[in-house]
Amino acid sequence: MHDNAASTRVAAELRARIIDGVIPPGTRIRQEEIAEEFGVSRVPVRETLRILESFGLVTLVASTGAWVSTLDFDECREIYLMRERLEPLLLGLAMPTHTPESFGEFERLAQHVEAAPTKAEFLHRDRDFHRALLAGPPTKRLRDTVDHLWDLTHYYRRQLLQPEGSARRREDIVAEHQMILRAVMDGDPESAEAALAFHIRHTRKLVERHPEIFAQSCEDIPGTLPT
Amino acid sequence: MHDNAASTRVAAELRARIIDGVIPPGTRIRQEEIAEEFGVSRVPVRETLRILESFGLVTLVASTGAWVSTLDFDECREIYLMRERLEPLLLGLAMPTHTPESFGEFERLAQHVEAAPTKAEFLHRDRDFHRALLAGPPTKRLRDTVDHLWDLTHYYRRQLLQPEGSARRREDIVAEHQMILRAVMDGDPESAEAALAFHIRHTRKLVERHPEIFAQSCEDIPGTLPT
DNA sequence: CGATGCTGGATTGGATCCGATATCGGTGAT
DNA sequence: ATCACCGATATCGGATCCAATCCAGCATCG
Repeated sequence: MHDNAASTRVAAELRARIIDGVIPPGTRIRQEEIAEEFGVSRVPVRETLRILESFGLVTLVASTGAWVSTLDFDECREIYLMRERLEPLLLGLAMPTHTPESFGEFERLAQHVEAAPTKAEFLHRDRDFHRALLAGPPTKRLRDTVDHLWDLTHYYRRQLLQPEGSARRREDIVAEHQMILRAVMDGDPESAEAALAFHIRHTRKLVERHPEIFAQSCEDIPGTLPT
Repeated sequence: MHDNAASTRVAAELRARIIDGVIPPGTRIRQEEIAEEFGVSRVPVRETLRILESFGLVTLVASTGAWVSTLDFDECREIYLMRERLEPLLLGLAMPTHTPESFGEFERLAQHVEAAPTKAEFLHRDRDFHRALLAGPPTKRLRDTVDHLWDLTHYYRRQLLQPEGSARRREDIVAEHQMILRAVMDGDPESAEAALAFHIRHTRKLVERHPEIFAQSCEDIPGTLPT
């Protein structure tokens, strides 16, 4: 009984490409191209674009076109601030649903993060770890919101692992995961929430030290009228 | 250069009707009806429904239909928990942008709330007051998220003012607004955030004392298969 | 030489038409 | 009498066609 509609299928695939950086921020999206590639007409593609626009992944300009949304420095910071508040909340709601079996799974995922061979793989496994921690309670809106916030920053998170010193950053992340995990396994929600907030805050601080990530590189972004 | 597309026009109008309760939760939405009423074809209506679905206002079932989303007790509670975390954050970001002139506007809006003649008017003015407090910083995602959370609960907020004791509730709200306002005008962000969190939390507690609001009244809601 | 106005092509937005699917009522068998 | 099966109809999802809009390049003029 799943939604097999073309618009949601295309939306899911486009989302994946956007957050993986296959279609980088600022790229124009032409309806016809997408339609042809997926073997559908432009009608479901337009629904797709409306969906992605609602999530903030795509920016539509009336009668003009669609672009993969770009984040500037302040927007990215804003999203991290939101995550700092929302994810601890979700973790607090999730913890009562965790069991000793899930603890084992968490540890496995944490080690999986540590052993990631590539940066892209590291990012995916990191997200898997976080998703597992926050799984459990049927809080649809909260989880969806958190997911969307991750989506919006995923591209820039990869950029953040590019520069030198990323090895050090990886170590920090792994260590912070251990701190969160220990609090979770101790059944101590307050510590777990604090550790998670610290973890996100730490990443935000890193973002704030690397504003060069947000240099406008791609061509014509609408909304930039040079006088 | 505004988006004058039919889909966004229709989406805005449908949103207004849904949150005002003109189309109550659980009602089925037929594409043809909407299309005919707005003088458009079903294509932009379908885009509209996808948009509203992304915001959680409408629930789509593949090849079956669209319904105005209903909230159950837990979902409503969840949304209030999110607001408790997000709105203080936004207030903290907004306060540095406030000026003595905005203070005057806040006081005017607060009195406007107190003087509301009807329950519906009270709700709208209450929202205007909150929106004004949170206005200022160009934090699009955060503000949009907060707006959507208000949208999702607006209908049930009205239900909450129906039962006896709502006069007492109104007095509480007005008093809490004064507390928030005083902290804001004192330029004390921590107190302001705490007062706002308390205000939202207070409303959540009220919701939790009135689970009867969420009794499934409307007919066929999909997803409920009675074995 | 630079600025401005115009025109053709590309692209989006919308309407109509067609096929697919679910729902609902009726019919028959147990 | 109840349940299973089955067809008619309403409704949805998608494709194709047409109109409206925007953009780029070129010509024209100051």
